[in-house]
Amino acid sequence: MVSVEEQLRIIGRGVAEILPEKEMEEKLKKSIKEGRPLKIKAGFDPTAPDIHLGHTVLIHKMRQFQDLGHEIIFLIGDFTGMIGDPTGKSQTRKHMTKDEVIENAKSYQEQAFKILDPEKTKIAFNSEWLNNMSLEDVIRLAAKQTVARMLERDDFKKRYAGEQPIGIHEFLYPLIQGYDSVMLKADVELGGTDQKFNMLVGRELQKEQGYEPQVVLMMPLLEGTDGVNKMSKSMNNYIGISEPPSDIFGKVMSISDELMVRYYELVSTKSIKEIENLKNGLKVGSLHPMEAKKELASEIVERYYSREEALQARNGFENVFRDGGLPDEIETVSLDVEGDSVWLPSLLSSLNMVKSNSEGRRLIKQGAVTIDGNKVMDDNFQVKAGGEYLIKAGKRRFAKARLLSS
RNA sequence: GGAGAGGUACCCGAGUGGCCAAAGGGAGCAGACUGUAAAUCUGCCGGCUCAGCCUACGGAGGUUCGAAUCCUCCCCUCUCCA
Repeated sequence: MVSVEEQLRIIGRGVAEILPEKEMEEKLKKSIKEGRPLKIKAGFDPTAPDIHLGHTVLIHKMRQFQDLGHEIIFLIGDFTGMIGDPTGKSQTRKHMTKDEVIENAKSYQEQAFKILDPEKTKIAFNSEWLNNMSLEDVIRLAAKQTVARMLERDDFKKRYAGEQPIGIHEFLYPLIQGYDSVMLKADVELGGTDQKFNMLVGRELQKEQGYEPQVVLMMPLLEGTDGVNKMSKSMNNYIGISEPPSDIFGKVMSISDELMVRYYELVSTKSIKEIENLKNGLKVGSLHPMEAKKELASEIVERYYSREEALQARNGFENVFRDGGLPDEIETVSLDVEGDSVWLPSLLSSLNMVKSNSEGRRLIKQGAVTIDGNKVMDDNFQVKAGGEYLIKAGKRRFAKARLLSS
């Protein structure tokens, strides 16, 4: 068994906070002494069928616990998902049906198992115990917390101060999440820093039930590709792990250098030592940041696809952006043309390269559009039918169009 | 139930009868510079074959030559009182 010190080092990688840190150490000691693995709980709301890199931060941490021989519990908040947690400022999410939740949960697991060992992962659904709660049970649970205490939670406090609505059911979420910990007898709960309050409620509820309270381990929220906001679909700064390899690769390449180091820490399987070396190399200049980034991008693509596709993505990237070439696979679209030519902005929309003719017009005026390598600046340009053209709009939009006159 | 404050474009947020397709910021897009990094600079940033027209300031009506701005009703949020 790995020593407590070593375990702490591995567990501590990239974490934002462990509360209380001492208890973590004690639990590890006890676990070694008694030869009993710790129960590590991490909950997932199956509302997001498209998992992005941000979601995987936790999963990587779970993997590290798993490798140390602990028991990880992948808790699927199917019950919670059906009700819809309106955390933050997002409007009330629409309620999902049981089938949708199960469907989402399945795809979630599938993705998670690209990181976790399925054999050693316990999956739990919170509907198992939450479905059977009576209103009386719920009220009793609710009685364990006060409104004032709830308002201590940062986002509630902010919304309250900012005159934003807070639904009463939102107060129930921390309680429910805490109740999950009670039911699972969790030793450790993993979550993002935004889960701090909820996870601490878990501690309180466990204590109340006479259980040893869980240690709360918080992972930082991964910043999105913009480097500022947390990765989320709504901010459109995410890297979805089921996106095409070339997209994943490209998006990783577009992150800032500082962010790259963070990504290495949080979503790479490289060891702490390897990352140290890498940082050092960057510092003394023996390693070009771009190289390091390509390496990271490759690792990520390889994890969700294959080594081969990672290589392909890398080659494709280098070809297009370093050598100014064209992507290998540009789909050729055949279009019927009325008359003997098409208006270029309209062609761009037909090819889905722009959202509207107006946008096409703008791009042209800005000198972003080329046809067969020739820049077109005239927004009234007509493209003749009967030929095949390579059209480029901006740096990353390519299309081949075959225009058939009808 | 009563009193008050609000609802403006993807987000934040100005605008209180015409000069408003609506300031400013952020995001986004394009161009320059690069390593598709960051930073910076410039332009664009509702739609429409575009010096013009159409649609838009919570919703529906109304006043007016003219409304995001004024009036009526409705919907939604917040605060205080009960």
